[in-house]
Amino acid sequence: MSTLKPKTMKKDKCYWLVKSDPESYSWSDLLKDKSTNWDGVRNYQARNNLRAMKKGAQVLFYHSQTDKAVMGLAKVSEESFSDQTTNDERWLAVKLDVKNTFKKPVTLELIKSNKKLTNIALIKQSRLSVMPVTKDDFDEILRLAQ
DNA sequence: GCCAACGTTGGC
DNA sequence: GCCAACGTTGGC
Repeated sequence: MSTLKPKTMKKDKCYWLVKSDPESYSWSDLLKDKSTNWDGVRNYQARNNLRAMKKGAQVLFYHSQTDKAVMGLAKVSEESFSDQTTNDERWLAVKLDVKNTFKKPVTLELIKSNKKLTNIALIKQSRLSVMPVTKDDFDEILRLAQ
């Protein structure tokens, strides 16, 4: 009996979105730092998503609160490791490298009004801070950013 | 600043 | 294991 699980999971684990309140860590901070540990996540679902992020995966960087817009693109440069900001073994972090700033930030308003993006987790699960994005949704957001 | 939508905690 | 109370996030 062979397993039905495909050997490569390319399509699944390649695209993500992370949220940040720009008051605590902003896109311009990442531009300045070039690279940062994405840590401090204290939610199991978000943690599980961090664990699934593979090196090289593309990550949309979203500003919550004041801006409410996807600001740019980052990339996973180190797969999950234990979160250094706590002694609690449960929590994980990944390393993100800055990739490029969007020509136009893609606002939540625009995403909400886009018929192709009605199922995006950003809208469906508004409180989740690390979430997977489908290839189609990812491509659409990049298109809107042009 | 308010509040809806969650997620967590703790008493039972 | 249920659920009320509480805390947090994030959109408005």
